[in-house]
Amino acid sequence: MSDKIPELEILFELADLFKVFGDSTRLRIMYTLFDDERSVGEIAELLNMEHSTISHQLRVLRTNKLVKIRREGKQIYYSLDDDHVKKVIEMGLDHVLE
Amino acid sequence: MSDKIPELEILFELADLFKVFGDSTRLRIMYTLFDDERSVGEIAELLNMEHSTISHQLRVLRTNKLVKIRREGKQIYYSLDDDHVKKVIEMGLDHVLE
DNA sequence: TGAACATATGAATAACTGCTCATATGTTAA
DNA sequence: TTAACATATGAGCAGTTATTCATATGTTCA
Repeated sequence: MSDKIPELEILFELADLFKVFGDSTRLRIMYTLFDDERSVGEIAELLNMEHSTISHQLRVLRTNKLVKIRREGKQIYYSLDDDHVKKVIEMGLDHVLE
Repeated sequence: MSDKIPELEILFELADLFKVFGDSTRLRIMYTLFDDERSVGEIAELLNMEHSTISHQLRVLRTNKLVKIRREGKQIYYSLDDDHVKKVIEMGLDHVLE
C-alpha cells in the first residue's frame, strides 16, 4: 500500500471521504445505525435534532455511499451501506481512545 | 466496540480527528511522510506549495498528534507519530478504491 | 379525494477553514 | 554581531458547510 503514491485525484477523493466522517452529527447518525436500521424520525428523536437536519445529513451520507435505504410505507429506513463504515469509525475510535 | 454507545464527547473528538484527515493538503503531507521523515522545505517542494501553507498544516497535524518532530540544526524534520495514522489512511483508501 | 404523516428540498445565514502575505522567531556560520 | 536560511505565526480574505425555516413531495388510509 505504501509503496506507491496514490494519484492526486485519489487523495482528493480520500479527503472527501474523511470530510464526511468529520462531522459529529453525521458520526452520531452513523452510530445509531451500527446495529439496526432506523427511520429518519427515529434518528431525529434519538439525537434530539430537527428532522430536516437529519434528512440533510443522511443525504450527504447516502451520496457518499455510506448508508443505504429501504422504503416501507411512509417511512424510509436507513442502514450502513457496508461493514467498511464501521471499521473506519472503529479505527478512528482506537486512536481517540488510546 | 459496537456494544456500547460512545459518549457524546468521544464522538466530538472523533469528528475532530476525521476533520484533520479530511483535507487533501494534509493527506498529501502525511503521504510524503509514509516512509521517511521530511523537513518543511522538502514537503513544500514535493507538493509545490508555499512553505507557509505547509507549516500551518503541519501545526494542525502536530496539535492532533498525527506527526512528531525532530530538530536538526536549522531544519525540523517531521514524521508520522505512529502507525495508526497509516492505518487510518489505508483503511480509507480501501473504501475509496473499491 | 383529502387529511395526516414522513421525508426531502431550497434558500438564507452564521460559523468555520485553508491559503496568502507580511512579519517574527530561531539557528548556523562568518 | 550580522547575514542568510528555515520555520512559525498572525491577520485577512474567499470559499465552504451545518443548521434552520419554509415549503414541497410522496405515502397511507378514511
